[in-house]
Amino acid sequence: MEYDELLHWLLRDPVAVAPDLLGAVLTHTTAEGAVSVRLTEVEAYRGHRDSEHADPGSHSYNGRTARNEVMWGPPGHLYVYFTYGMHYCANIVCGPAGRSSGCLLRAGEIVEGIDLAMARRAAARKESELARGPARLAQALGITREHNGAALDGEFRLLPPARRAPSVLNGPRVGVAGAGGSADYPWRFWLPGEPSVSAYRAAKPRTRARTAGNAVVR
DNA sequence: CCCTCGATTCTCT
DNA sequence: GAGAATCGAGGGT
Repeated sequence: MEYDELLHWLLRDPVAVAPDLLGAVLTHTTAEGAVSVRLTEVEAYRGHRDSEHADPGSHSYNGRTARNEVMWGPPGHLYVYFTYGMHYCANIVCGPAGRSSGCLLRAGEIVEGIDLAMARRAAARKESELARGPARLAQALGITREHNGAALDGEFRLLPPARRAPSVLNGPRVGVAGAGGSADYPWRFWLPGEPSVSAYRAAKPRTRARTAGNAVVR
């Protein structure tokens, strides 16, 4: 698929793009080799507060910031963010520029470069754990902050599925606090019967109090 | 399988 | 200053 054809395919609402991404293959090629993942679970994040359909779960809900800058650009690029002090997660920006929408890549099956993916994912004990969860998927593909904004026409390539998945399940997004994590936003999409699909986890509020037990307070 | 909890630093208010 | 679109270890069922 040509890049401009891919862009046209991505130039839609993330809630429409997300289920269509299931079965797509994302490849990252580096000097170490190529790793490809067949996507089995994604989440849609839609626009910002001023758009027609606000999404309180989106990183861009409160407007443009340094972190979410890439989301405001054209589709066909990776939006990579750093979270919990140690993990990276990747989105595919979709929709027209200025809309700030994207699809979080939550899980997939490694279909190429398993040895390299295993080497990057030392903690994984089974192949099904290589890309089960967004930070694991990013690690298996070797995605870090330097790839924020990368276009899908170079070291990264996205091959949409030949045909739309015949069966797609959906439900609330994982780990999203507040209204965005409610059943009103059932924008997590996954393929049934896939061992790589991550276990659902509701957002769990963490407060300073819960972690202050061994914090050095001065 | 399940659950709870600590790690670690960036981001935005 | 507080919380984060998470993971992995450890212990129980």
